[in-house]
Amino acid sequence: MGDKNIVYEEQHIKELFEKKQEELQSKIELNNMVTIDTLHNVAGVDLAYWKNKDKEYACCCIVVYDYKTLEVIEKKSSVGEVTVPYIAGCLAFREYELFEKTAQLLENNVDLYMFDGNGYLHPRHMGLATYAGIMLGKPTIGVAKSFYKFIDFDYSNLKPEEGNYIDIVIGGEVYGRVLRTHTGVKPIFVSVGNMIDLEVATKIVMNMIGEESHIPITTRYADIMTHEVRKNRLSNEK
DNA sequence: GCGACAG
DNA sequence: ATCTTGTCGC
Repeated sequence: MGDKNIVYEEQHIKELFEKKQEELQSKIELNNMVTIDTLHNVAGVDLAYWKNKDKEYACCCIVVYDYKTLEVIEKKSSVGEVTVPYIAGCLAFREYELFEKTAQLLENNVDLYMFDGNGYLHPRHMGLATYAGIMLGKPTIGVAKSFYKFIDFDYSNLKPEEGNYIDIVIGGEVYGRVLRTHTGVKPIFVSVGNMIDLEVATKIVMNMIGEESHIPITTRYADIMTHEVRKNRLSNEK
């Protein structure tokens, strides 16, 4: 009985997202508007979830880095109930709202946002990074830790040395690229979000890879922070 | 019809 | 994403 309701809800969300995609599709800005020489504030975004009394909550964390010095200049987080379930392809519907709420808390200007998930590498080019980039009118990059298999794509021939990459081309169009950020470590999936091109995005991502992780420090730090916020939240609310 | 499927 | 301990390896 509950299963049918879930299936029905998923179909409903997919339909709503389909409409939203049609509305936003033409607003994707593919022309590059990011100059690395003048790039200053780069933000990493991530969310963590938990449940309480059959309600689901999440905290979103944004960490702003100075691109030149790689120092953290600001951290912000917010917590809220999440009502949209996770559906592959509709991640933006689940995560955007709390992200926007958190972004409004920032006191510093952000030149570029980096998201945990895809951007243009999506069946309708509408991954979280692209969606957020359009909504905010900001440059964004999508960095996913695993491949979204909406299409078959073999990257087993990707060289093991760091810096190597393979473009993910579908029907003659480049959707994104598999990028090896650390030698011998599983690659990440970089795609354009909005107002940036893949070459510039790749450079920025590679420049923000540290020794500690194969994902950019922006995303890594935001991820660690979400876990801390959730931990405090759970121990303080009893 | 069934399985796969970013986080 | 989340549930979870130890353990193999550089």
